[in-house]
Amino acid sequence: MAKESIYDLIFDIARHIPKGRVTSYGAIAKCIGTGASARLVGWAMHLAGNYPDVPAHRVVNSKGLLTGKHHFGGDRMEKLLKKEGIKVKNDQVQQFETVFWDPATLGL
DNA sequence: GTGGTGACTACTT
DNA sequence: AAAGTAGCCACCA
Repeated sequence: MAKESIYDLIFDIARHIPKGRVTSYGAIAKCIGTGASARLVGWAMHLAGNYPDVPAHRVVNSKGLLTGKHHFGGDRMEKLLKKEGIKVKNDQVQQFETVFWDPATLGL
């Protein structure tokens, strides 16, 4: 049985992000219940490095900006997003509202 | 047990 | 409108 820490929840949500879609830290934060601590989500993504199943590259900030791409290893995040079919320009997701995926879609 | 940090968000000036 | 500050929670040393 998993401890189901808040990170596990975040990872679980991130893992359920459909291909070609992205989500924001605040959306996940709210979904897990923290709501006010979007920072934890960002931190969780840091730990996500240990979780290859967690597409942290699909998680961006509220503006659709690839804030964490620097931690991914340069343009790796942008490249991955483009590979997924997401248009990224200047570290910003194009059609962000179109590719935006809400964790509530899971059927919360 | 305490202190510092972190890939954010929202409000205020 | 833009810029700055404050708030928040959990992990690591």
